[in-house]
Formats: sequence, structure tokens, C-alpha cells
Amino acid sequence: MSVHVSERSVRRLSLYRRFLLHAQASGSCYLFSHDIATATRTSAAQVRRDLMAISSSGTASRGYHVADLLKSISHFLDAPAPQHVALIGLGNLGRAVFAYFVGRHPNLRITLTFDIDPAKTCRLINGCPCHNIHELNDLCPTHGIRMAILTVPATEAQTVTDMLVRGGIRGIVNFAPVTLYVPVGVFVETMDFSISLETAAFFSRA
Amino acid sequence: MSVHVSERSVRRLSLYRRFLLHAQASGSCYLFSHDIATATRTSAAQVRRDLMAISSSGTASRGYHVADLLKSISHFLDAPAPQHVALIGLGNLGRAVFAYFVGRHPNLRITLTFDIDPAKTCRLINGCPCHNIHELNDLCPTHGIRMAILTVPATEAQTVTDMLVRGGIRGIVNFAPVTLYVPVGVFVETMDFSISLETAAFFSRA
DNA sequence: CCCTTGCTGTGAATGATTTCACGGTGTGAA
DNA sequence: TTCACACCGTGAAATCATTCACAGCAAGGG
Ligand SMILES: NC(=O)c1ccc[n+]([C@@H]2O[C@H](COP(=O)([O-])OP(=O)(O)OC[C@H]3O[C@@H](n4cnc5c(N)ncnc54)[C@H](O)[C@@H]3O)[C@@H](O)[C@H]2O)c1
Ligand SMILES: NC(=O)c1ccc[n+]([C@@H]2O[C@H](COP(=O)([O-])OP(=O)(O)OC[C@H]3O[C@@H](n4cnc5c(N)ncnc54)[C@H](O)[C@@H]3O)[C@@H](O)[C@H]2O)c1
Repeated sequence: MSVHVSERSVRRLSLYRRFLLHAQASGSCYLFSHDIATATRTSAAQVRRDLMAISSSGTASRGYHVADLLKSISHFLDAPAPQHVALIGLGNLGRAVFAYFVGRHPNLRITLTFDIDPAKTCRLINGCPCHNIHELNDLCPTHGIRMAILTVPATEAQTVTDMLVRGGIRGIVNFAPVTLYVPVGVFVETMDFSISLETAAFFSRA
Repeated sequence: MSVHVSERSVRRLSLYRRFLLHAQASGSCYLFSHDIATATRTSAAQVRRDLMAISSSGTASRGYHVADLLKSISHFLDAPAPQHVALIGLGNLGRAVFAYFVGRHPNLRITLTFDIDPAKTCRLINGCPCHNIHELNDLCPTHGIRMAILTVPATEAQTVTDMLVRGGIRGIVNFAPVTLYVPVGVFVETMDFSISLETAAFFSRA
């Protein structure tokens, strides 16, 4: 089944799924690889390769059956049960991200939040209690949490990351503009606004 | 000079620069390729290749001279004069991003902001007047703006993108979770929180 | 002064990813 | 029925990116 699917394929599959959900909502029942490709800025051959990797298949005449495809992709991407996510740092960005994700990902739920500021802990934020960061080591394992979103100041990011790793977290979405050092087996995805902006600035002149 | 530098190299160069600025601030005068590599999660050979591409060079005994290297990278990455950036959509995320970027990038300045909501236009936000989106077509060309940050609702993103392209924008940092259609020559960098989260979720289980 | 060491710069090799190209197939039109 | 068409699945080719490996060199030690 899953021989090996590259990180890039996983990202594209996630994009395909989002498009397929929209397409399904607007009534599409079948789609060709090139429809998916143009909607996700890639090529038809690429789409077919990616879908081949998760062994879904379409028919030559109609293309891919949207509902089936959605099932295949979700079966591949999603955990059998919803995954729970911790959010660390309830500042400007942390609160915006929290509000944004509520209800958006049925199978990814922010169930624990942490901060160090006593003004934020012991309060409900989006109906979710905010814990003190020092409880992280206890709470994450007992809640079976393996993923975290990190929105603390850059200076704190590595310290908190070390706590997360000790707490058993294996996937981190990091918003701080720093390189995080983690042991092998821990996946870090850094959302680096500055680097993206500079890259866009560069190519806006090319 | 610049034969061709790949997008990935540009991203890494931007990362190297950020690290070098930190290193310089903490007193480093010379650094080896492997120092830069470990600080940016890449390999020493990769660093040397990237620096070769912008024809900077180090010495075998001391490595790279930090100040010189910073000058080379900045000369390569930055426009001769500071670039001006437009920010479209002053909602939760737009305001957070604006506050975040103030003073952070000396050569990239958000000088125009736009919204469609009359409650936001005609007001100063971070000392910068917010214009009505319909003035975009006039104002961007007269201010020589070629880059935009897009933080409008997903439903509006394509419409606004079309306006931006008509207004002469050639680089867009897009925060809306949609694929933007742009003519060739326009660079789009989508910061896709959902895709990143799903990718991290996937690999946190692998 | 010469040897050792550990670095840079870079051609060549390797590895990863994308694209090409085509056989096989179901569909609709004549 | 038969043909033309357009698409899927996929091996092979091409392209792109990274790593290897080593010549050449500067510095420090004996
Ligand atoms: N605001 C933005 O638009 C933006 C954009 C890009 C990146 N970022 C990055 O995101 C991070 C957060 O930005 P922000 O604007 O929300 O900052 P912020 O200062 O508003 O929020 C940081 C939060 O982290 C908490 N915190 C501090 N140390 C902590 C610790 N050790 N453990 C737990 N919580 C701790 C603080 O109490 C605060 O609530 C920063 O690294 C920043 O560079 C922010
Ligand atoms: N808030 C988050 O943490 C977050 C995270 C990831 C992605 N996003 C994306 O960022 C975008 C903005 O999110 P938000 O939470 O700030 O939403 P928001 O509703 O708070 O802000 C949107 C802003 O855009 C303005 N706007 C609407 N239509 C416009 C138009 N045609 N022209 C100009 N301005 C217009 C609105 O007046 C409002 O000020 C959305 O696409 C969202 O999906 C947000």
C-alpha cells in the first residue's frame, strides 16, 4: 500500500482534497486529472502520479469519481480518529489562528492551549481553557496529543520546543522566525512570513 | 552574474541572511559553511553551492567573512532602493501581519493599505492611511508598488488579485486558502495554514 | 621549512521529482 | 458496428536538486 509518498505529494494531496470538497459542494460528481491540476497549479500527469501513489483510480471516460477520491485521500491523509492539537502562545497570532481553525478541520482539533502569562491562563478562550505552560509535560501525554502549533515569541521557541518534544509531540507547526532543533522523527513545519515575503519581493522583480 | 538562481536557493539565502544578522549581532566575524548549515537545517555543501551561485567566496582557513557575506546576499536579494508593499484586507490577520512587519524589514515597507469596509478606510492604522479598495488601480502604479500581501476573505481573493494584477503588482503573498490564477510573470506565494497543518499532522504519525 | 589539518570551490555522481509518451480502454457519433 | 477521441495508468526519459569527493590552499605546529 504505502510504499513511500513524498512530502510534496502529501502537500498536493491535501490541496487536491480541498479543491475536491469545493467541487463536490458545487455539484461535480466526476473530474478529470487536468481539472484537478488547473485548480491546484500543477500538471495532469502530476495529479495522476500522486493519485497512483495512494492507489486511487479513475476511468478513462469520466475521470475520477469525486466522492470516492475524497474517501481515498482522506483515508490516506487522516488518522483513523480525529487528532488533537495543542496551541502554545495565545498572543495576537495565536488567538487569530485559534479562531481561524475552529470548525475548519473536522479531524484536527485544538483541544489544549498553553501560555505563560497568568493573565491568559485560567481563562476560557474560544471555550477552551488555557493552561500554564508548565503543565504541558503532564497534559500532552494524558490527552494523547502528538501535534502542536507554536505561536510564542522567537526567543522562547526553542525552549518550548524542547518541552514539547519531551512531552511526546512529533509534529510542530512553528510560526516563530527561527530554526528549531528537534530530534529525528519530529516533523517541523515553519511558517516563515519573512522568508516568504522576501522571496516574493525577489521574484516580483525577476 | 546571475545566470539562474532557483527559488529554493533564494529562500535559503534569505534564511542565511537572517542567521548571519543574528550571528553578527552576537559578535561573530567569520563563519564556516557548516556553521551556517546547522543554523539553517541544511548541509555545508548546500551552503557553499548557494553562495557560489551569488559569487561570494570565503577563505579556507577562516571561512566566510560575515559582514562581506551579508553585503553580498543583500546585494543579491534586495532591490537597489527599498521596495514598497501594499496590504489588502485589514481584518484580524491583516492587522497582526501589519504590526508584525513594522520595522522588521528595512527594505520592504508596507506603505499602502486597502480595505472595502468603510469602517476601516479613512482611518490611520499603524500611522498609515487605509484606502478604499477601488483606489487600488490608481494608487499602486503612482506609488511604484509591485508587491502585495493579501489578507482578504477567500471568496474575495481572486477578485482582488485581478485588480492587483491590473494595477501592476508582480508579487503576491497570499494568506487566503485558495489557488490564485495570475498571468505568467506574476509570482504568488501562498501561506497555507491548513495545508501546513495537515502535512504536519500526517508526518507526526509517520 | 615542511607537514598536517581542515576548509573552500566545484566537477561529477547521485537522488528526487516531474514530464513525456504511449498502450489500453470506455464512450459517443456516424 | 466501427471509428475517432480523450483520458487513465505507467515505464522511461528528462529535468532539477543535493551530495560526494577531491584538488588546492592558508594557517599553525614542530
Ligand atoms: N503577529 C504576527 O502577525 C506574526 C507574524 C509572523 C510571525 N509571528 C511570530 O509568531 C510568534 C507570536 O507572535 P505574536 O504577535 O502573537 O506575539 P505575542 O507577544 O502577541 O504573543 C506571544 C504569546 O506567547 C506567550 N508566551 C511567551 N513565552 C511563553 C512561554 N515560554 N510559554 C508559553 N507561552 C509563552 C505570551 O504570553 C504571549 O501570549 C512570534 O514568534 C512571532 O515572531 C507573528
Ligand atoms: N485569521 C487567521 O488566523 C487566518 C489564518 C489563516 C488564513 N487566514 C486567511 O486570511 C484571510 C483573512 O482572514 P481574517 O481572519 O483576517 O478575516 P477578516 O474577515 O477578519 O478580515 C478580512 C478583511 O478583508 C476586508 N475585505 C473583504 N473584502 C474585501 C475586498 N474585496 N477588498 C478589500 N478588502 C476586503 C474585510 O473588510 C476585512 O477587513 C482569509 O482569507 C483567511 O482565510 C486567516
